[in-house]
Amino acid sequence: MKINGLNAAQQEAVLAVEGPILVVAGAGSGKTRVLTHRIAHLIEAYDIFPSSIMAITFTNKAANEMKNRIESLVGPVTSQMWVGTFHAICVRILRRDGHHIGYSSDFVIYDTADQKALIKSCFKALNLDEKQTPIQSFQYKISGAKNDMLSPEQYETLFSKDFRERDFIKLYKMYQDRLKQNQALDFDDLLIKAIELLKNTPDVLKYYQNKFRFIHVDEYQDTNKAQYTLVRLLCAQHKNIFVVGDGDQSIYKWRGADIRNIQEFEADFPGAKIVKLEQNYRSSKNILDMANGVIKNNPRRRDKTLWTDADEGDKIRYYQAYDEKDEARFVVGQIKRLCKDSGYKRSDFAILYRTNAQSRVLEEVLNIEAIPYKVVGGLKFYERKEIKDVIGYLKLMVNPFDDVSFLRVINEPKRSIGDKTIERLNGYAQDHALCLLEACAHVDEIEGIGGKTAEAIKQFYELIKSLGARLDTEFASNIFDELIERTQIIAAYEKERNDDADGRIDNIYELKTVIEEFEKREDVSGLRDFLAEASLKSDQDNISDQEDGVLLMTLHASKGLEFPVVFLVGLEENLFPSYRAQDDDEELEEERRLCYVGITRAEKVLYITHTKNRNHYGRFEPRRPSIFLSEMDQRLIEVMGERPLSAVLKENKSKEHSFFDIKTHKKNPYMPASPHLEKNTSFEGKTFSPGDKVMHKIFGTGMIVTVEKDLKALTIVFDAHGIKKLDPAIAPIKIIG
DNA sequence: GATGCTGCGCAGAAA
DNA sequence: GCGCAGCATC
Repeated sequence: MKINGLNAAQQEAVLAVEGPILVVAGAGSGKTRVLTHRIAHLIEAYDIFPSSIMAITFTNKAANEMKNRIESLVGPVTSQMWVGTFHAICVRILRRDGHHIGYSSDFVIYDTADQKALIKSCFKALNLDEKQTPIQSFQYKISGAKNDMLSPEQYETLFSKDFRERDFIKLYKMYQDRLKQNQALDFDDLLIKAIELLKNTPDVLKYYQNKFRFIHVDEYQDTNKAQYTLVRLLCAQHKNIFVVGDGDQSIYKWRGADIRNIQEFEADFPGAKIVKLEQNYRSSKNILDMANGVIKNNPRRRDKTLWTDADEGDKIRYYQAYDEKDEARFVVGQIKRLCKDSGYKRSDFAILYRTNAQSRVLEEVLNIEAIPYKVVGGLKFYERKEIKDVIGYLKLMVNPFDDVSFLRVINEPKRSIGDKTIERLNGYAQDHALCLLEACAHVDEIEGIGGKTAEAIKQFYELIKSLGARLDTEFASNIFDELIERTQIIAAYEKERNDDADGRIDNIYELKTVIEEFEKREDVSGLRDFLAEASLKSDQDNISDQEDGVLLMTLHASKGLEFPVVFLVGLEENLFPSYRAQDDDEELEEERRLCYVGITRAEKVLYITHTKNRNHYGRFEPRRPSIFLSEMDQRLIEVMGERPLSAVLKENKSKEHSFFDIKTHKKNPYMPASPHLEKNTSFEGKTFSPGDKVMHKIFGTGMIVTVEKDLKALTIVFDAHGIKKLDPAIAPIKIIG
């Protein structure tokens, strides 16, 4: 293997073999190259067994890429290596050894939808009101607690004094009990239970600690407490831990990522070696300068400046659109022009946005112009109803304890089994400590279920049992065929006779193809593995190199990818940065890192756009340019369309009290440094802030859009009377929320 | 028990 | 502008 294709810093990282190593790798600095060469070097120069190497990546796609690149360096050695995401690696550990903590190897994985269904059933049992506490808020809380590694019991000890937490504590407990009963694990559990297993069974811990002499972690800046704990446990014996990350690209704080993991690496792992990769091989100089200019506005960061040998390249192209339609037309127009004039392929383009909802208009225009595209994320294949239904059947066959899947499919397609029947089944199951499927075997003993309904239940039970019994001996695709035949699930859609149903039928056939493909692979076995893989698919995993289409995705989904031409759209206040960053410096810094990630995805051409107006909740609203635009170096920008960015920014400033200026980032000497803070203004104990809903005696309901200095006037948009400017001292208004 | 309609709440990012 | 929950109706 050749080391000499690498620069000095890269070589230093690759050649450091033993002990803890942190590679601070800026965007596009060749970290995958370093990781793959390092692993190849271990195998080739030190005769390390591939089976003692683990590499944890952020997506399955990255894992596969890494395997391929290692094999192209040293041949087919990766089948014995453990390369995968945190979740996939935990599944592997739990399948093998989960029985030590009470999980059979047939456990199923609950995705967010399954999780929601389970929480819902707990809500019912606990008599909680969905309207008072939305299920989703508890869903986030459970995930948050698990990311911080708090069990229901630990959570209770910490918060039992707070009466507002009482419902949640009860719910969290019940949720966790039911997961166990169902032999199911949610995403966060995969980590938590793997850690629990290692901590509670010394022999198992020793086995893995012994086995893995070299452990690698990619995107280390985005690890959370649980992931960090797992890594520490695994590498405790050999202490050969090699992590790669970039604090400036930490964008997952909201799902528990703890940036301190990378900041305190040296303290956590004494004797750590640090290597910085600062040469960028991806982007033109202008793009890199633009990125550096934005990220340097973050006060707390390891100082690091990416540089490049590359040419300046094109200027950053800037366009202010009238509204989101205009923005989309501009983007698509540029794509068409570049394809025609500059020889770009459609797959050279990526359109990046802050929120998934922004994809709709872009898709509409791409459709009109007949340009093929692919949206990454959004409604995923495995989240579609018909797919979840079929998968639900398969899950139930593998694991009869899975009540969530049972409830999902018992009346799908319609078997005339409604709420009443389910309630009775459930009552019987609870009384006799059975799972719902087993309760079906006793349907004759259950009062109130008889005739046609009882018959349907018996048939359902027989179906699951008989197919389930053949899982280990027959091809999954055969079982799949029989399932479709006996449930008549496709036949039911055929009866509907509409496009929607036709699409669903296609999807079910597509699922069959996927299963058949899966069966051909050698590195996996059986339906269990298939189901786990299906649950753990990430958005990025679905990006195919084959298709020639424009890619649309969120900035988050774009992490780790690169494209010749990038469009960064919707650079507007309260969209990007998100409105949630308004009063929160840390959030704003994370948004800025997200902006940095977006800019550094571009290799040759970068476009930035924003709109003057945008439809939001179906309402046409004025927009203000993003603070990030004002942080960009104007000399790097080329204006497309008529108005220069400097004029747009200046204009925005001068209209301080206008309708177009709901909130300004102006520095106020009486407030902390954040330009994002704006204090409410108060009047005789009343406070008024933009965004407040008000009730006026004559004009009815409306919303405050601006509050003038010293509360001289309020601009309010009334639902029925339009815009009014009123004096809060005399106007008959009150805040209604 | 199935089906179709209406209105509310909403959209911050995800394995 | 969309999807889901709840309700009315068959």
